[in-house]
Amino acid sequence: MLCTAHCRRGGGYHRRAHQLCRPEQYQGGDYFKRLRRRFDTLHSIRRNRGNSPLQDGILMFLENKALIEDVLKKTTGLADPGLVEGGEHADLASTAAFSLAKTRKMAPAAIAAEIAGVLAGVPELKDMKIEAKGPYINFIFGPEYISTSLAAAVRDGYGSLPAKHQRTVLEHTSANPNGPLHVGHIRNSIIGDTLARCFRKAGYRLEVQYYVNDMGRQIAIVGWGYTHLDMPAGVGEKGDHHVARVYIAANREIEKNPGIVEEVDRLMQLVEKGDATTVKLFRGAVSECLEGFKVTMSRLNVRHDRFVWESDFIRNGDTEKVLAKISHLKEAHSDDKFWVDLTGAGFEKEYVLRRSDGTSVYAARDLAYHIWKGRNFDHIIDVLGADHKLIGAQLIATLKLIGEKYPEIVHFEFVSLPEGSMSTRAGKFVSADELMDEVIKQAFSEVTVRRPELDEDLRKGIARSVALAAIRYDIVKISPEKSTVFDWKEALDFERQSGPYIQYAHARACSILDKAGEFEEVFELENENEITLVKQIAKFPYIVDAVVKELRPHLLATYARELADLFNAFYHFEPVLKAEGRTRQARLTLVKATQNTLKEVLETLGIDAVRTM
RNA sequence: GGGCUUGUGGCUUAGCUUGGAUAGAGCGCCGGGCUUCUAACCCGGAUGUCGAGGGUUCGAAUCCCUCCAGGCCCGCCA
Repeated sequence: MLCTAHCRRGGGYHRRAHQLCRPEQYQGGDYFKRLRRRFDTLHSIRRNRGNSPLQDGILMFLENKALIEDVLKKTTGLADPGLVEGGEHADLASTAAFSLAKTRKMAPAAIAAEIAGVLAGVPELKDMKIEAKGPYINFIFGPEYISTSLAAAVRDGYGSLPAKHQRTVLEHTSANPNGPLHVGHIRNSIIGDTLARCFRKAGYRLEVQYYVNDMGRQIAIVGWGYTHLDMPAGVGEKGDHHVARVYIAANREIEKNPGIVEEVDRLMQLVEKGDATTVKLFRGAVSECLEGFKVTMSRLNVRHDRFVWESDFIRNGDTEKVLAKISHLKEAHSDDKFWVDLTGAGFEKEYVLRRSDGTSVYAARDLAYHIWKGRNFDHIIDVLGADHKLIGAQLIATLKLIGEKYPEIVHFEFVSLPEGSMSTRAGKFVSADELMDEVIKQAFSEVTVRRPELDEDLRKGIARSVALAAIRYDIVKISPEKSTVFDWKEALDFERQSGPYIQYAHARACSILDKAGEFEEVFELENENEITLVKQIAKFPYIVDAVVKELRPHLLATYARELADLFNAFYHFEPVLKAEGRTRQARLTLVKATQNTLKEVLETLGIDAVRTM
């Protein structure tokens, strides 16, 4: 088979979703156990905060958690004090009493009561209500927590974590430039872009890169098509769609006449040698496609800082250098081809880096690329399709052998169509552009029904924002290790557990604030709906931290939905504008805090926080 | 065949790395709510052998083993 439509950083033509592949992974499968928290946020928070007092309570949930953990460890002598989410019972809870029951030969409930009694006297915990409920020790945060959280949440940029000095490079999308981005590729883009936004929110210095595969077989096929098929771009046709037409047609020709494969091979050799005409041919086709990608990604609010071209690592000699370095390893073997024996790392297959005809393979250039990244950045993160799990692990193993930095890889599973796998080569895919167009159309008609009084341009603008929200949220809300089947009905649904649902909560809050006019902020809340809401607001920085630590952007999606849910409940039961005195002021403050948090969350999700819809 | 991975109500899905209090949510279904801050909303109801079976544990959707089913990878492609 000539070309299996493997997009390097796969978008997907299969089913199945994603997973997280850490360097420690691969053999064993129990890599989760070995997961290391590389970004020790808490330490850096403390470092950065220095002597300054708890200035704005920005990180109070995180700090309260750490504080309770510390105190519990000292009180119980346990290495793991069993701190868990308190659910409906509390903000946090400890199950330490269970662990102590055997050694102390006491009933868990009695132990819990005893510990709770001790903790109640600890000065640092004076703002918390600490009580034993059966075997559980419950921690319920008090008024000071609520007011400092509320005060923090009304400020600009709420949720940002202290700046860190480490530099991180994050690569995502990197689809082969042989046709438009489709609904599989943009899973990569959206996971990657959301992660990037979270890293920046978490204070990291970040560069986002797109690795351009400009010397693959697919591109050679496109190049062959350019020179042998008379298929100019149509009027107004986007470059990426044009390239796809040529690619599909060229593949049909190859099916009819397999002899063409030799011509394609020749083009690949020429481009590696640096033959000027062929290089120009490839570069032209790739650029045309890339221009189309950029338009699509910009519509999706996805941005790269740098496009790195694969062929540059041939031209600048880096590929040769890494091959030379590897050749000194005892694992290196040179027969007619050049390969590395990775059996020591658990891989049986020969890891081939140079063909017998002397040309390099993809893996060799990828090594050169990663070495370059490792020498310019402290952390490397790649977002790759699940089809790259093996090659990613081999890459990591080899980088370890030569003592270079290796990436953390976020894998995501594939998006398929109801009728089966997507395939650029076969022309079987739903392009991201088509998806955008359809969703915008649907959004426009919804806006028009709901807000007929708004002028058309305004409705169009809202429709674009709503469509973007629907698409990005639909994708990011699913955990990456889950495969999905693309569904038009779901894509066009703007209710509940959707991006527009969250935008709507934000717009409602804006509407109240617009009507309220000036008011004095009051940071005291009393009833349950208010307190539940502010406690959710207070968790935002903690969620940002969790996303970058665990590389799981869908946590933010879940958080956003829960925040909108709680605001809607508050909205429904607690009148704001009609309330009076301090209650009105306090509720307005809470609405402002919610609005501000929703805005920050939406922006971190790459979604427009529209003020009206 | 080997490695990796997924399996939670009719459908979609959270929770699983760090085991704990009656497994959360949306769609769909049934019943309510717009003279009241935007109904892209809210409230109530029905719906679950957490793929199956073992094991560890005071306690398992979560950890371990076996099995079943789907998927991905296993190229001198990228």
